[in-house]
Amino acid sequence: MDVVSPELNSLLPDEIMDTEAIAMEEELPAEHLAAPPQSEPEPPQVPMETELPEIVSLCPATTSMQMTSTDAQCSTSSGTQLLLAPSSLISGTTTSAKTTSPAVTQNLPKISSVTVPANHQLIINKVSGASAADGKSPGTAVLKPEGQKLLVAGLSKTGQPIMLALPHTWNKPATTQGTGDAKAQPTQIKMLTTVGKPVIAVSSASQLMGSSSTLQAQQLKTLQITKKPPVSTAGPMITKLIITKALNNKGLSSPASVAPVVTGRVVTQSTPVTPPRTITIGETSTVPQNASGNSKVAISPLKSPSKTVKSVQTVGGVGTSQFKTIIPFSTPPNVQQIQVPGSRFHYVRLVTATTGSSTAQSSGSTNTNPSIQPAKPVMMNAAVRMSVPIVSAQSIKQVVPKPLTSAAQVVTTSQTPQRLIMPATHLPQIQPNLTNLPPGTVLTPAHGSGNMGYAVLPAPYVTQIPQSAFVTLTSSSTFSTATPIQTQARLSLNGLSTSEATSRPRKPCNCTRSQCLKLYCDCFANGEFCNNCNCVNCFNNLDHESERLKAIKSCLDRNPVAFKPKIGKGKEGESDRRHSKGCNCKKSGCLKNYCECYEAKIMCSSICKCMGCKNFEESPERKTLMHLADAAEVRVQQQTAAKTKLSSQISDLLTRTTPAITSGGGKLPYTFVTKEVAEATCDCLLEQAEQAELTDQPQAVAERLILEEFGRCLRRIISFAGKVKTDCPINC
DNA sequence: GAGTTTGAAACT
DNA sequence: CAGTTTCAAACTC
Repeated sequence: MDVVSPELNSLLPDEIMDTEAIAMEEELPAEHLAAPPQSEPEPPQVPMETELPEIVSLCPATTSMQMTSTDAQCSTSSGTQLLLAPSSLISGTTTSAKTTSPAVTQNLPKISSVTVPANHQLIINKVSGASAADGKSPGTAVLKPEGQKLLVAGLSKTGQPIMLALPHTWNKPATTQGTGDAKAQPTQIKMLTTVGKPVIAVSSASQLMGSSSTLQAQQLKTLQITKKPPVSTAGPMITKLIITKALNNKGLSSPASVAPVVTGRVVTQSTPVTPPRTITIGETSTVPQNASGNSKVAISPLKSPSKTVKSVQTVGGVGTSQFKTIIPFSTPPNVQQIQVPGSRFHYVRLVTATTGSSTAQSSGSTNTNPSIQPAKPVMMNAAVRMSVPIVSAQSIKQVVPKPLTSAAQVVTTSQTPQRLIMPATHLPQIQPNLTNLPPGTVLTPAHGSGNMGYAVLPAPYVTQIPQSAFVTLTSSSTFSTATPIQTQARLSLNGLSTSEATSRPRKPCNCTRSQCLKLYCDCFANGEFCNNCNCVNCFNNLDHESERLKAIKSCLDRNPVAFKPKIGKGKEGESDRRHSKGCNCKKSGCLKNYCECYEAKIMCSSICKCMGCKNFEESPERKTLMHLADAAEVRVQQQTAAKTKLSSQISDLLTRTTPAITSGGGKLPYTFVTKEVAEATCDCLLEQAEQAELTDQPQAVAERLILEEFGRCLRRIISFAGKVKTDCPINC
């Protein structure tokens, strides 16, 4: 029986706790709850898993990131494939491996793949090593102390639980492993388990931080939860879940600065009926040591029956997840766009496909296959994990630069979209705040910008670049909420919807003193370059990329969420949008556009510090304004529709009547004034009249407006007539 | 279009 | 954190 110590319980995210609670209720005797707490960094001793028949070790540490694709894949008979990336950097303590089974030995055979047949038996194929020495039966593997980072729970054919255990040294503050300077070994594990059909998504990210990095090693702990599912014909159904959780020693409150770490949301299901699910495990771990990069992990949302899956969430260091979309471009070949769900930010990174010297150094890990040089790897952010959610595999295949597909970076399953681990490179200066970069950010090598390394470009500039694939980064906040549909929608729109990109011209700014590098500047605040603005001494452009980057960093230093939308969802369960900070109005009554709440067409909330606020639900002033605004909007729409109708009818008329109506070599303008045109014209005139009336215009003014509108209509008709004469000299 | 008002951002 | 200054947009005339 497994035990989860109270201390570990306290460290688990709520999702896990929920599951755990279930397990406790059903499985765990009270005495197990009294497991002796362990102090950090040593993880608590998890009681021996006496029922553990199989312990599987995946991805020996020595495999390193350059493991071959064979090494990196685990597959199921149903087509599910697991990409198991090696972890050469992870060190730490995992009690499960150490204490739960004698199978954990110091000499683990090299395992090349894990096969999970439909009956969920987990078979470990050993490709090397002295399997006989471990005394384990075929399909059983022992753990290798270093580098193992994956814990998987499942059931063997006999119904016995299968475990993939972490090495006991896993995630100990990285100071002892071969890499030497590894400081953080973020690992992410997703586990989705149903009785009899374990579904597991695991990803891990090991990172080699540069010497300047201060990221703290992530503490990982392992939990084993045993849950007995309802009795089935398959025999005792016991699913053991090993939950690994990272204890972020530092910076939990700072999502952007925290290396991604583990979490897992364990899902249990009472009925063993789910169809085969896909499992994707990916990792990139090779970051040149000199590059101070972090590894990246690709995680894709599990594709599973929606009704049965509570959720599988990967949580960043702060307990939140966030999707980002990285869009690699075919030309230039290494452009990636990142999008954060829920925001209009579009992070785009130009990545140099460094397969050369910079990546040759593999962080001190035992890189045994120098011939394989994945496009490397870009370290986005410790808190960023990438995946390719919903884009079809085909599309990805078409666009992903070849280097990306090498060296165990792409995981494909028969039922789920491909997961892609994108190359990453470090972002030395702004990396900690990558997730908060301004919208439309393009990171591109910054010439002469010293160690800044990248320029930040607005997305609109990048949209011109042919792009082909999408990769979603999981960062730190809304993993579970970034639904595939949402993601797909974004992706289909290239991170920036076409209509949005083309029909949302930003109002030109008029900055004079801020150089457009302050948040005063709307362009800058929205992560866009100034374009056709009226600003003076503007630095918000490519010519001043280094300054711009510094300014961004400065803003982020002051406010880590400076570039995040101010208007977001309210508390959980609240559907209304609300200002993240609240306004501070004093004189406007929050009924002027000075008020950010009013401007965003939302009501002030309790977090606002405004005085004399009239921007609340029952406010008569607000209702009046809203009514007028709505009326105005309707008028505008009607007017626009009328004009469109007029134009289209004129065009249609020309098309239909041009050959027939001629007069001395050309049509007379009045011949275009058909019934339809007359009606459309009247619509325009009526709209004008209504508008004048609603704005309390004097009659004279109203008449003038109507006449002017009439004049415009006539001019339009005449214009079309003239055009027909010019364009159709033969027919007319 | 110039001048004023306003409140967020920036600064102290 | 509070008070002040700076800034650019919103607004008024």
